[in-house]
Amino acid sequence: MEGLTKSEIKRNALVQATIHLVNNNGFHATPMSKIAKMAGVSPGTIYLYFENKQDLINKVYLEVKVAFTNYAFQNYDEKMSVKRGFEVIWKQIADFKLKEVEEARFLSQCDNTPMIDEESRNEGIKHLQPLLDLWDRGQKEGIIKKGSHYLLYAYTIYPLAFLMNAQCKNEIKITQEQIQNAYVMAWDSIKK
Amino acid sequence: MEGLTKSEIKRNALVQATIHLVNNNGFHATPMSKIAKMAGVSPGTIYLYFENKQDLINKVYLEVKVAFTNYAFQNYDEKMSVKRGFEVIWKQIADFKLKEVEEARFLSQCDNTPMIDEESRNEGIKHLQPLLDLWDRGQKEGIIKKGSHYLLYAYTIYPLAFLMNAQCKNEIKITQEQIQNAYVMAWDSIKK
Amino acid sequence: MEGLTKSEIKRNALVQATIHLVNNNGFHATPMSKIAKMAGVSPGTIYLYFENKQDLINKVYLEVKVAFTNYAFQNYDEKMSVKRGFEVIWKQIADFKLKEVEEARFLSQCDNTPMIDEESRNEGIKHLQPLLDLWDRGQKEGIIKKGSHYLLYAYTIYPLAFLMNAQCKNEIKITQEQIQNAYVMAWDSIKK
Amino acid sequence: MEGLTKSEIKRNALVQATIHLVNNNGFHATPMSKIAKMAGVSPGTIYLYFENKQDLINKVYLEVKVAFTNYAFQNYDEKMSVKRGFEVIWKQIADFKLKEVEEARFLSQCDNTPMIDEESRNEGIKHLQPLLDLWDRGQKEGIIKKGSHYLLYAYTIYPLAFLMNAQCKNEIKITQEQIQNAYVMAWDSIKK
DNA sequence: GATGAATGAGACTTCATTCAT
DNA sequence: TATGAATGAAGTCTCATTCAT
Repeated sequence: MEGLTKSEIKRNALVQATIHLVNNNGFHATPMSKIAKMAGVSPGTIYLYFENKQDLINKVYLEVKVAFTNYAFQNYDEKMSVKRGFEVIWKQIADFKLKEVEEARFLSQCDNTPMIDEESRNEGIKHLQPLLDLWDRGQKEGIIKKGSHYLLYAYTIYPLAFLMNAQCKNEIKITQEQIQNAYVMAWDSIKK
Repeated sequence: MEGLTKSEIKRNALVQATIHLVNNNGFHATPMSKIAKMAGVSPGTIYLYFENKQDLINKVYLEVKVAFTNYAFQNYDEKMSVKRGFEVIWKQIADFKLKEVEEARFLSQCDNTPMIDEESRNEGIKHLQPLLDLWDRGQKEGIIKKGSHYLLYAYTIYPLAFLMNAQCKNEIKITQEQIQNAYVMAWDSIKK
Repeated sequence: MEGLTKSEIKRNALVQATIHLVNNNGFHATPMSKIAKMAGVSPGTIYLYFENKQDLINKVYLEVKVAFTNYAFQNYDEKMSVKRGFEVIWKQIADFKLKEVEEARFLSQCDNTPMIDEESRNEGIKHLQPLLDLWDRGQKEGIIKKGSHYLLYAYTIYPLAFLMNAQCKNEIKITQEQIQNAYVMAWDSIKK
Repeated sequence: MEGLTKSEIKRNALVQATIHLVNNNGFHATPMSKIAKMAGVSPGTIYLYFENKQDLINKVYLEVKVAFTNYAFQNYDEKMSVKRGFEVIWKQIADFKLKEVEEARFLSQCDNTPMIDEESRNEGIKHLQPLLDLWDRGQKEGIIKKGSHYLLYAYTIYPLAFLMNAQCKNEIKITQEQIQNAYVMAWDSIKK
């Protein structure tokens, strides 16, 4: 984190403030003035870094998405077996969602509401490609059930969003044991 | 549906307008004036039926939730076997989500954003009780995996929201065959 | 003026306030809030009567333009001789500019700056047609010099704007005698 | 033009940028930042040469006014006859307005809106003195009609602004023949 | 009950000006 | 001299809510 210019520090503060406030209040209930205040800058300063509110949200979304997929695929290798590869990716995604809660909740909200531009959303989807490729391979090998990527995603990755949200609301506490249970459920749902 | 008083007709129109507009624009991007216009009443009239915007949303949420659970449990009987009971409930939920798209999307948006009061949300959760009871029974009988209700919900019901949203965005078309596939995946994920 | 509804009274107040403030400060230095205050309404009320600031200016422009041309041509008859007709119109225009100073200054400012939409400006120009027709007749009869309508306008009507502005700044006081002098100059400049 | 210091070059660039932008957008719709960008300097730099925006406009106005009058009176000699002197000055003014369109439009806008300080405007008026003196002489000699300088100006010089503006908007194309026609009209309007 | 004109707080955004470098 | 990031007051406009009719 060292070596950041003042500009980078300010921009980071704006990004973090946006994530935090949108998580707690939603997009439209988060005024630019509050974002500025939380970031410790003047309202006008936001417009030095972002064109407008929509641009701010889009850019934050894409940056968080990149961080997310970088984390998700960090120790994954295409030469791994399908089962092993899936486990690695799934657990890293779970890890991200439980450790980087703010970022993960932000992505979840973006993906479940009409607050992101069509264009930015499409850009964000591309990043999952390695997982989709893995599933294709698994289906070819007869290890994974037939079905669209959407179906596989809905039953393996998407449930994590629900668990994460529940934990945020202090409705549950997710332990390592539960993670393991969830992983088994994810795998059971798609394995042949 | 006959025999509704004028008041009931107006209130219904307001509820439907709210659902439709919030679905397409989100809570904060839906002005009361637009709701009134779509319902064919004056803005002031809304306040005869609801205290304010938040109250309107909360009430609509609860009413849709009730309609949803009524539909979900309509042909369910506690004397059914766990597997059969689960299938009946799951398929009725899937049916609701694909047939009553507007209502289902509305619930999904409410459950994934901070637009509903804590209190109303808690109220809405209670309605699922028969399904939770069924799961308890299944776990006691050793048919269903151990794990919290949240976990079971995340892997059986929650994925439907994702599929429904994808269909709304015209990303996929959900056929009866895919419903059956999804059901199998849901059951596989929680069965022991 | 009797029989105006409350709405009409309010709208009139807004129009008058706009004219007065734009005259003294210019378009961009006249905030909507000041217009509202001078009209005795809340800022939001303006938007019940006009779409936005540009629409407000355009509409005021067109309305004043209509009042102006109505005044200009009120006692004019196409059967009058060219000389007589010109005198009638010219003097009525001069009369308007000296009596309805606020309106006249407003038109002058609109016609000399880029504050009015192309479209509204074109709409406003049409209203002078009877004068242009008169000039055409005069040229056919060999009474008026050859030359475009622009040239004739520049030397007969446009000078009045200068005199009016000078009077507004208290640089001169325009007497009936001076009006007569000005009329002679106008006629001399275009007569053959 | 050679031998300008860097400072003078920058200041000139600022003046030219101001003229161009104010012509096309008006005073209040021309941000200092745009002026700086067009002049190739930093916004802060403007404040090394001018006190503030109002001062910038005032100074530009006065400088353009001086250039204008220098041009207007360049070949004029007080010993010329009234008719000849008027022709020389008028045609030089017309020449300036058609050749130095940017400068001329800028003066026109300044003279027709409340964007220039009272004081600067008064300063600018003084420069026409030789023309006013010529008119006084013409009236004494009985060649020119009685009437205030304002009246004479309104009917000889002011019309040129209208023709120039119309040409800028591509409504007319001013030929040498039309200039001659306009000159005749100007002279006819004031000659006895 | 019903209306809808009116309100005014507050949202997003711009821009003249400053000041540390 | 020169920069340009930063400021924050002020502008346009929206919209939840009220109240006289």
